[in-house]
Parts: sequence; structure tokens; C-alpha cells
Amino acid sequence: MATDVNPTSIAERVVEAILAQKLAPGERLGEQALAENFAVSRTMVREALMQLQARGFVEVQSRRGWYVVEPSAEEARDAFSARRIVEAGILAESEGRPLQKAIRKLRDHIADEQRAIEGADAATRAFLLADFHVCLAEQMGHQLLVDVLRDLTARTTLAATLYQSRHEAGQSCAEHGAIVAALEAGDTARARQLMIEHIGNVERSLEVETTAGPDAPARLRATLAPVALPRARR
Amino acid sequence: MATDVNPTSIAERVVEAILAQKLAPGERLGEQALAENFAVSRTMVREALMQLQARGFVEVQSRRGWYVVEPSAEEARDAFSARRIVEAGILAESEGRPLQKAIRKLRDHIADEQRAIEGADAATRAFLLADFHVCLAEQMGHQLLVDVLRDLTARTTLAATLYQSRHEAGQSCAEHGAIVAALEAGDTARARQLMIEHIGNVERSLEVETTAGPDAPARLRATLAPVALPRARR
DNA sequence: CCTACATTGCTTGTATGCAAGAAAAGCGAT
DNA sequence: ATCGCTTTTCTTGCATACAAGCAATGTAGG
Repeated sequence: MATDVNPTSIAERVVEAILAQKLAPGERLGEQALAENFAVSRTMVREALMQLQARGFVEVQSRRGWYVVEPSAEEARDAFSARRIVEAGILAESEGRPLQKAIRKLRDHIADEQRAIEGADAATRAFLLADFHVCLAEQMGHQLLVDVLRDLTARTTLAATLYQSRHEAGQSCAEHGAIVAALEAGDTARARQLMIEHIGNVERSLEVETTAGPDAPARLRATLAPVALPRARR
Repeated sequence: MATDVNPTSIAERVVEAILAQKLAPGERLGEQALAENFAVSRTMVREALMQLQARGFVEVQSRRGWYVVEPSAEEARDAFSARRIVEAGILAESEGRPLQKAIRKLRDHIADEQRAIEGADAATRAFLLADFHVCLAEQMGHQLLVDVLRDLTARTTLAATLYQSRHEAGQSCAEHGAIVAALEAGDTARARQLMIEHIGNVERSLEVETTAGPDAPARLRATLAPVALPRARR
């Protein structure tokens, strides 16, 4: 099992839980509760939470507690906007490079996505669809932007769970395929344009819901909170 | 004075020291030494160091110590590459926006740069020249990219101190001016191109040195280490 | 019944103590 | 003198103890 547990591994687990919607936005993360959960002391939990704070996943209210962030509509827009800039830039800079290996890896990834869409749960699907973009940065050799995009895509995924995205996984997957196809054809300009549209589609799919119900977060939270984090019995 | 000292403020001070070349790449940061320096306990120092680790400024070797990172030539290239992508993207996306206020602020910033070039020390100059790029992202309303660029520019600045950049501050400042001028003229494509060239110029100014002497880091370290961090007498 | 206030409990913030481990120093043998 | 081994010292890793502050609950007064 997870015998060697360090702050970073705890942080990873929490991020996974957030992305898997086991931890809802706005949900409280008690240091003590987490410490008991992972069978470590508060020290390591605090370190993990601060890593997550630096990455923008949680925030702390002084002497009140740690909470999963609830991105405002504006913050969500900013995240999508940042993604458009970074990802379009990556594709633009890929002009005239050897892309064979990258394209093969991306095709493999898309195949994984398709399998997940057929069989896996919603959380796994969402993770893989976001990971495509991270994978793209990685294949293009931008290691620093990989880290940036990991957090950026996670943030947009968080926003999607918060604002009840109605986006179809199948459509995203198809759009990924189209981007890679354009890349393979050497048409980086088209790949770039497709990427911008793709991110726009994902963003739009939750913008319509934003106006519908402002209390969507609260409802979601109420639905998921009870099973979110199995506390130790008292 | 800095009466209220928290982990974040400590981290900021350390970053400033690194950027001001008071802490050289590869230099050791003892928890105890820092704790005494800031008159706090190791706990806060550790929190600060972990924040800096997450931002890529320091690294820890297990039970050995914390060290200011020494970016390899490849890592430095990656940082410049990431900056080109992000900053060119920001300018491209600024097409057809109201830019009056942003341009005014940027001009003010450039005026600060000029004053610093005439009067201030090298560290202040380097900081302001890097801050221009952060300021640009801020004025364009990309809050998330502000944080990204803050760390990215810091990393390139670190690389510049490590590889002995011979870049002229005056040239950078002039190039900043040209970028803003292009922006004011509504020629975002040109602004974007100028930005790419500008970052390329800064990068090239240290790439030539890379091939010259691989032991430059060691020499620099030896020069600066003795006065870097006043340790408590023993 | 409602409001103002004191008290209690629970949470984070910070410091300190102890253990594990790595490097350096001391030391003896060849 | 040098090599190999032991011991010592110094550093981080982690846990625990205590302090400070917020929030909720109970309570008395209007």
C-alpha cells in the first residue's frame, strides 16, 4: 500500500480527489481529519496543503480552516484565457519540428480517451481529456509549461464540476483528434485555430449554466459532501 | 520594520536576495541560519522554503540541505521558450482591446526603468526590466499568467546571473519602448514579433557565454558566497 | 421573543523536542 | 603518508505541545 507517505504524495491524493469530484469546491479540509485519514501528523498535512495553496487548489482562512477553492466565473474565464494563450502558443511554436513521435504518443492518448469514454467513470474521463493538453506540452518539450498546464487544466476541470458542464466527452475527444490530424498534415495554423475553438467550446458549455443558477455550487456541495472524506469515527 | 513576519514574507525576502544576487545559485540555505536571521523558528523557514521549492527557486537534498537552484543550460532555454510562448500569446490576444490605460502604465514603467538605468544598482535594474513583462501581463488582465510570468522571468534572471549575461540594460529598455509603441499603433503583430526578438536577444546574450566557460557558476559562487548570508557567529 | 454578552470548544499558527541520516573528523593499521 | 573504519557533529524530517483566535452555544436581561 502507500507505505511511504510524504507531503507531496498527500497533495497528489487530494488533487486526485478534487478532480474525481470526491472533494467538492468549497469543501472544508480539516488538518486533523486529513492527518488521521493518512495516519500522519498535522505537520505533513500542513505541508501538503501549502503546496496545494501555492498551486491554487485550496485556500486558507486564518484560524478558520482550509477550503477547496471555488473559482468565480471571472477566475474560470481567466483560466480558460490563459490556456488558450499557452496552448495556442505551443502549437504555433511547433512549426517545422519533427513531430512523428509526438503525434504517435498523442494518438495513443486519444485511444485511451476513447476507451475511457466507453467504459470508465466520469472522473477518469475528465482527467484523461484534460491530460491530453498536458501531454501535448510534454511532447513538444516544454517542461515548465507542463507544470503550468497541469494546474491550469485542473482549474478549468474544477470550474466545470462547479458550473455543471454539459460538455460531451465524445466531442472533446473528436476535437483532440482533429488537432492532431492538423498537426500531422503540417498545418500548425489550423491546429492552433482548432485548439482555440476547442477550449472555447469547453468554456461555453459551462458559461450557459453560469447564468442559470448561482446556487449550483451549494447544491453540488450538498450532494457530495457526506461521502467526500471518510472521517475517523469518534 | 518587518515586524509581522510570516512564511510568505520570508519567501519574498529570499527571492529578492536571489534576484539581487545576494544569494548565488547553488548556495546553501540552512534552516537554522535563516531562522536566526529572521528571528523565527525553523517551522516558518521550512514553510517558506517549501513555497520556494514549489515555485522552482530552491531544491532540497534529503537530510543534507536546501540549495538555490542552478538552472542547466537546457532548463534556461526552456524558461526562455516558455516566456516567448506566453508573452507572444498575451500580445496576440490583445488585438482589438482598449489599451489606453495599459499603455500609459507601461510607459510609466519604462520611465522607471530609465531612471534605474541612470541611477540604481544592477540588481534593481534587472528586477525592473523583468518586472516590465509581469506588468504587461497584469495590464492585459491575465492574473494567472502574472504569477506564471513572475516565476518565469525570475528564472531567466537567475540564469542570467549564472551565465554572466552581457546584455545591455539600455537596449532592453529601448526594446520595451518599441513594443509599447507598436501596441499603441495598434500593430499587435509587430509588437508580438518585437517581443519574441527581445526575449531572443536576452537569451542570446548569455548563450554565447555558456560555451565559453562551464565553470562560470563555480567562480561566481566563490565570489559571492562569503558575504551572501551573514551566519550567526559560532 | 429577541438581543447582547460571556463562555466553551474546536481550529489553525508557531515553537520545540527528538530521531534518522549524511558528511566530516578522528584514529589506527598498513 | 594513505587508506579504511569508527565516532562525532550537524542537518533535515516528523511529531507533539502549547498559544491564539474564531465561531457557536448557552444565558441573562430587556
